[in-house]
Amino acid sequence: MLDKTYDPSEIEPRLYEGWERAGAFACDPNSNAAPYTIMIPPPNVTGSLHMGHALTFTVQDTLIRWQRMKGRDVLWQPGTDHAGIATQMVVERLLEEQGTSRRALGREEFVERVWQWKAESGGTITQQLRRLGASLDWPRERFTMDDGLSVAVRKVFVDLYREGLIYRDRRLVNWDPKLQTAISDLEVENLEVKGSLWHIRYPIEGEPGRLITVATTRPETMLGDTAVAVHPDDARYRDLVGRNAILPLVGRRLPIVADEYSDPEKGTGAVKITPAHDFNDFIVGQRHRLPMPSILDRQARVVLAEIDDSLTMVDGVADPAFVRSLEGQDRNAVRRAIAAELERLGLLEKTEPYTHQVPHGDRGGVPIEPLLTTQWYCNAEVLAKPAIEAVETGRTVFVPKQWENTFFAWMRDIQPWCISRQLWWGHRIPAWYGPDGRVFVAASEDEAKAEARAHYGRDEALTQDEDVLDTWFSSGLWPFSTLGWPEKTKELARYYPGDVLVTGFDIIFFWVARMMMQGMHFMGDVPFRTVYIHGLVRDERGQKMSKSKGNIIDPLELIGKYGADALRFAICALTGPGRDVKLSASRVESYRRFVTKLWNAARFCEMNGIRPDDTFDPSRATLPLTRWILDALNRAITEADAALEAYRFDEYAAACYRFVWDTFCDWFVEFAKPALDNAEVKQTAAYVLGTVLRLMHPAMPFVTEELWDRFGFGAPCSLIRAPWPEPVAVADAEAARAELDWVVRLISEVRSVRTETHVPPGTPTPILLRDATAETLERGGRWIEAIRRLARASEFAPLAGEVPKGAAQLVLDEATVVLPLAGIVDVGSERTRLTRERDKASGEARKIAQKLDNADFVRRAPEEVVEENRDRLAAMQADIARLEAALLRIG
RNA sequence: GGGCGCGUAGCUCAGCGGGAGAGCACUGCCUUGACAUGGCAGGGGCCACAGGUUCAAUCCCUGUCGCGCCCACCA
Repeated sequence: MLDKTYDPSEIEPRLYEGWERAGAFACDPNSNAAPYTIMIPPPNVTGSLHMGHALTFTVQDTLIRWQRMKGRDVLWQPGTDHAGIATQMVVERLLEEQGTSRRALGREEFVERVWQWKAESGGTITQQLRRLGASLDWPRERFTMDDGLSVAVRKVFVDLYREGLIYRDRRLVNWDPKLQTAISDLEVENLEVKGSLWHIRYPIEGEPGRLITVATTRPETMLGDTAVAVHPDDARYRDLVGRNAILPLVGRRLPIVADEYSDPEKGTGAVKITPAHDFNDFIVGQRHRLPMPSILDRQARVVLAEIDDSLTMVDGVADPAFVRSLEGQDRNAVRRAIAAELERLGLLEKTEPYTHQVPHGDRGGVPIEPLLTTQWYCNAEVLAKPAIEAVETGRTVFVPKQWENTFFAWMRDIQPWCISRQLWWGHRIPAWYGPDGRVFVAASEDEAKAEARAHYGRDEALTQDEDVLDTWFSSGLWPFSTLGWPEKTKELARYYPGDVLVTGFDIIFFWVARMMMQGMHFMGDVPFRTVYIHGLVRDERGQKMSKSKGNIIDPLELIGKYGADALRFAICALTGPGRDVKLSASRVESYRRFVTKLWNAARFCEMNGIRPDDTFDPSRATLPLTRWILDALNRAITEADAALEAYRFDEYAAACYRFVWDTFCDWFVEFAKPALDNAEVKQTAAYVLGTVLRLMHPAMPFVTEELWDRFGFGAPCSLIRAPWPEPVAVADAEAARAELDWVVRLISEVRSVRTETHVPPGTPTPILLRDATAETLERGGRWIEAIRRLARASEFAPLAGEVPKGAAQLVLDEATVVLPLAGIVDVGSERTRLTRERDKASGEARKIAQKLDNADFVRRAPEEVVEENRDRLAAMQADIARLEAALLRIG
């Protein structure tokens, strides 16, 4: 006997273990079935399950379970990402607590510690994914720094280097002074900052008293100024072009150059040029062959080494001693000191409050500093071309399609990808340097040595590049590196390309684009045929979830409270195309009620001896009731399958919900109650239950499997691989639908009238039909038990004689249903009700009549639309006439 | 500055050329043997605004307003 309530906390872990132990999640490379592959977006090894994960993995697991039931040989490839910066930060924080540090340990020891940490704590998220019910093929779990994957990374690096697509370059990078590494453009986040705009006066050389004022938000970088730029057409400054300004504090001579970069509308129209500390200034500097002194070090502290020799004393303007006092100070302190000094010298014209966007590192959270460094770059422009083409030609499609534009926009204007990072945790760059600085790029140190020997003619000591690769460089290989590439494995041949990639739009650039580029380049084919992009999870007010806002909902908490099924179903139900998912605990709670409803429907079946029966053939059902429910089930199956096919998880959920709750529980079970002695009804109920369990399994794997097992629809833990439901042939479905539709309408209408005329709920009343056809009366006779129970009828019969005084009346098709309730029914309410019904119908009829009176409508609208309106008008008018008659009778 | 998305019931959203829908919330009634995590019934909407196309517009087009996001810029 099923318990009265369903308790997921005990059942879910047990079932998951059962599946996993049975190998139910495993793909079968030797299978004859068509493969279906989804590559998990590998979560950071530091991660713990958040709502975004819950969304993306619920969607993936739903697809995977659906396809598995459809008989495909599914591979859902699990794994985690080494997440260079994130992981290094976590372990560094840990070391700090232990009173030591990365630098104190040294590189080798530190990396060893990270591996240790990974062994101990890196499995958190994979355990949490199990609680969500994710049916990943765990024995195939990979980590982006596994040996095999590292081989792939090195091969890719070496190949691209040899093709000239990876190279070293000295240029400005986004430097994170907190993490002390370069980061890519994508890892930069613009934040609004309330700062100041300083207007600084630069004296003109050889013209005492004349000044040119520049406006800047970063006075501290002026130490590195090497020019002042004005627009060539700017009349205010035309005579100054070609002359020099004197850089305050430093005393350096700055050429005043004409450059279109300068915008006369902005600031003062004259802009200071600091090529080593600003991306635009860097370009201007290149154009005018300006020196590019760096005045900030890797921690954004002032260093004077590159400007020392240009420090000059200029009375009242420049003071090398002051500048030297800034050495080693942080950029923020220097900003204040410089502003104060300029103020003192009378060179600060004004300071305005100024709100502007400042680029910050998205990990470290501090403003990034453009720094001139040598880094490794990947020529993404070349790699992007085949990837763009693959999407243009539809070899990979995005769902929803509009995301293709986002993809194109970025890919068509892609910048060189800085792939080196100044970290210790990650794939170390396979490049070694000889004593003369010559670089040898090779898959291993031995190979590099061999190359060096060939080059130098003898053994030379080589030193490996200190940097590691951007994490996304290795995750970009995920779709094939996990399958054994560069080995030609059976899995690689079978499961590449994948069928669908599921992810959020926020990583289209980071990851999807890189997989497309690297997949096209190294596999010669797209990594996946479909990219399904889901929205972001937000709180119920539509706010992004964040720690600082304190609006984070923890999926594990929800699973603990409501069960994984409820959470998963809520996610499906809320996941519309191109929409963010606004989730609240109350939504999950309401779907927990749905789980309970299903559970109790099953409990009803169990209590009434409804059991699986393999001998039952639904296509041979004979009763209107069984044909009706089987037909409705057919439609639910068709809708659900089409919805999943179209990635409409919301529609899939809705189709399940409506069928189970509205059709099966609210009507079928009620109709079946008086007919439980009928074998066909019971067999049908069992069949429908079993089918519903299969239909809902992808979204609600646990409760469905539990019921499947308990009822013995199959062996324990077998629903996961049970066949996906298909519609069955139902004879005379149309007639069954018409009949049950009539019964439902009769019962609903009678209930409605009873409530509105204040008939006490417990009081049975006769249901008498006026003007009913013989067919209608027979039909009612067939359903007399249901009508008795559900419409509280004491009898169902044709009306003999006139409608009695004080009766309630309602119009149902050709018949007028009379409830003779003299003394019980509230006549006043009944008159009001009938009048309202009549007026509603008249209003509707008037609108239709107007339409039909319009000659243009009749002439130009499609015939069937005109016909439909004529029919509706006729039906409406008949109803009105019957309602009028009923009103007359009531007096 | 460029682009994308969204404004439909109190809330969250579906619908998308011919009769305004769902869930939750709300109101009233009902502890009937599956389920009160339930049942039955009910109220609630110039489908953001203004034009246009059309026989017909919540739906298509244009514009306006509002909200959100992405990219670029960021003196």
